[in-house]
Amino acid sequence: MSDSLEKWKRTHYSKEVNQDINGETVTLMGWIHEIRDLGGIIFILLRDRDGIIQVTAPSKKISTDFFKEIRKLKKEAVIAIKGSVQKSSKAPGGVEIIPDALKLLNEAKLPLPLDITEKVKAEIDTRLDARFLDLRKPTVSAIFKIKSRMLHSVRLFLEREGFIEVNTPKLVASATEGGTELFPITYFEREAFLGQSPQLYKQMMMSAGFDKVYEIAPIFRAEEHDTLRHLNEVISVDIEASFLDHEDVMNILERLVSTVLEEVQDNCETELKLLERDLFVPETPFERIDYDEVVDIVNSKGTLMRYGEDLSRAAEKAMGEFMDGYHFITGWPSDIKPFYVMPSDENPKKSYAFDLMYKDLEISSGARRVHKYDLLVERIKKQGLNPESFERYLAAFEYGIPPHAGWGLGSERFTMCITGVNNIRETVLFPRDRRRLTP
RNA sequence: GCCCUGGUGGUGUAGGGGCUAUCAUGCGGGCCUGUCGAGCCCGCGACUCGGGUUCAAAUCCCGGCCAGGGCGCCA
Repeated sequence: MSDSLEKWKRTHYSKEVNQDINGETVTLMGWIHEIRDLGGIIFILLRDRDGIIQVTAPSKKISTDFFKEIRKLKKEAVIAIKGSVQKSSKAPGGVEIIPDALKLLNEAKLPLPLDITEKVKAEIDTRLDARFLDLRKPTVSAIFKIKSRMLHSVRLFLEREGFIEVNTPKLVASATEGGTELFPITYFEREAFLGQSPQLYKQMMMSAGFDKVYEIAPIFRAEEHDTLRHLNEVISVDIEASFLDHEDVMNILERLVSTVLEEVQDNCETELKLLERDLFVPETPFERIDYDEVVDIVNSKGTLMRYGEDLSRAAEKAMGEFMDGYHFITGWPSDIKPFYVMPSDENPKKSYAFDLMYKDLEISSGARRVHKYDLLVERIKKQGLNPESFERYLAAFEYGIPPHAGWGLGSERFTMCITGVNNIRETVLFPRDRRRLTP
């Protein structure tokens, strides 16, 4: 029994083994998920990326030496198995592999730090400490297969809509957008920061004449939050589009959400089933509720909310009970939105900003942007910031920038909506939160 | 950062001033030819750390660290 692949090549994944190839010789590679040694017959559950297949070794059908080799195998060892596909009503899934040859490619240290078969559940902290093992669980990897498909669908959709993918810097100089929530780093002899949003760069691309851009990239926030919905490093899906207003980009967003959900539903059947998740594809347009109305609804539910405040957690929950699917909150007060958000023409106290909510979770926020230099400077000052710190950014507004609008969508929060997991840490391979910086 | 609750074998738990510290899973050994949460027998393995109270602390008290839940923060 060799520990080297030599000339062996995988011919099938477990999910490709079915009754149609009964009698064929196949080579499978993966991990030993479980072993059931009944004495005269040994069952090995072989797990690969796409599923689990049973390898059945009856002592009567194989040589004594080979049978002894199989008996020595341990959990989570990496093996390659060459064998024939055998139709059997007694096998899970109706097929099993009768082995002819085996390679033990690597062994696993025992006992394992957590139970991959999930007979005994582990806590999230234990799981994240041994994340590479945790990710071997089919229910855990399913979340990432769905996230992958979601991001793929997002790209397909935005490309169809005429967006150009861009990459903007994550090492930035300015802490003036609100200082405390940026992570400071050493940049040679200077101080720099990790970018909290591609916002200003996206807008500069509007001045550059790219018309429609998107970026899917990490953003970093140094807030000390410690909740099931926040992380300090997440992947943001950001778009910005010229000659469009807030209504136009809301329309793009709702069609994107609906299209992505449909494509995930069509392409991730196995994963959704593993997660026991019934997806529904929402109709567009999504319902829009004005901020004024939100204040009334929240107060009518017995939760205090003053006009001009952002939604507290209690207010979000009250709204989540009132509106259970995807919906927009529009008409936000200008004062609680960033300086680059365009105030409303009719009533400058209100703005053209919107949030996309799923139940009580905010998954995206966007707006029509200020594209006039003077107004932008005025709003920067009004929010207590220094226009000089934005010099390089503001220059883009002095040489002809079109009216534009955009949004940012939290990819992890969107993944939570799709998969139904309630802890955002579940949606990141190696999450970064207040306490966790490893692995 | 605040409030509440907790930290017991590798994992998940029961217990709660003195007795061999409970159970499941796991791991090691044995039996077993259709398992699919396999079964049966034998064995192994634990009280978060520091200080205090006490004849005696895993248990009570104080503090640290960490976790779970809730909140705050989230231009």
